[in-house]
Amino acid sequence: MSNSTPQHPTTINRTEQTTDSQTTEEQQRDEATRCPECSGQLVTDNEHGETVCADCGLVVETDNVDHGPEWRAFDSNERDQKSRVGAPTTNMMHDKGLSTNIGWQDKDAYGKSLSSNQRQKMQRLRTWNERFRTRDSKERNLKQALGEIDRMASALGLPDAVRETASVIYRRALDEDLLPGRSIEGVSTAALYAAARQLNNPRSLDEFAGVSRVEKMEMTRTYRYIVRELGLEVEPADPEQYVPRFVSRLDLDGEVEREARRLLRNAKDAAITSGKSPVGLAAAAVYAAALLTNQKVTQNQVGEVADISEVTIRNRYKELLELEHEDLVN
DNA sequence: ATGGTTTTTACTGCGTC
DNA sequence: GACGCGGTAAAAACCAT
Repeated sequence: MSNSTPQHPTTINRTEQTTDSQTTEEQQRDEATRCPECSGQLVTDNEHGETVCADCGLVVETDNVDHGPEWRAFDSNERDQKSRVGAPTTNMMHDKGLSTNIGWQDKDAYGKSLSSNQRQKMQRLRTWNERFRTRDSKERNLKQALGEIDRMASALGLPDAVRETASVIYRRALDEDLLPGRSIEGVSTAALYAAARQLNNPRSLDEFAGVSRVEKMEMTRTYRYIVRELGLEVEPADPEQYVPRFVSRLDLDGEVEREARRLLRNAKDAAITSGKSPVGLAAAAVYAAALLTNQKVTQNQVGEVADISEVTIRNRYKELLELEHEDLVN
């Protein structure tokens, strides 16, 4: 980490087409890594627990906390031997990644190769171990569901945290015997949908319908069912959470996003949002914001990316702009 | 099942490029 | 004439009861 050559500040290859918000963020980040005396680049020296300036040598910080292991290893072999932790557990694997695995190398504990007799025995053990590991029907069920969740999450570009949560929800549904009578795909989809909303990363039902093997009707039915049975707390989706995605898909800039958020917050205060579809609201706000910042998008384009009819956009954005007028009057 | 609300579909007229 | 936009009526979808 500290042995690489110090990075001197350069401004040569920084492109100028970045937006305001980005440059200010960058400046703030730079501020933290710059020497207060000569504004040279700061370097962390983990060996001595100090942060020093690479140019003038000023020690800016002492007694840094070393988060690394307390032992030292000089090659990968030694690292394996001295390390006392294994892989993290994860809910994304049906047994949380904790089950026994029999190594594939035909070596004994001392690293010596096994006799052909022993090798065959090990092969049989591996086979059986694998069978026992997934023997239970529930476990098999879970394995399939988690595969399904993973597939859909990838297709929708949902982060790992959402998959984890979806896995937990599915596991609970399984434990409470909510599965009989319902398809694995249906419950998987519902779990992922719920997880996405809980973690403020909502995708619309239509988007799910696009990647799930299940009909929309079954999806909603199953979703409602598991939410009720599991007592999940799912907040109504906040329109603002759709804004960034719509903005980026329409190639609009940050100004539009800020404006759209402001409009939505106004609308929320004026309580004209209840009962209306959050997606439609978000789409209308994006359209209105683009209009207010003189950037051209058509209602059609917005409707396209949001999967919302133009009429709905019209109705919503009319309301949003009316609010705007009232604010100007007052 | 039913009624009330919201969204969608389909159609129309207006103005602009 | 195609396109974007605004409006309307009727159908469809949704939701709570």
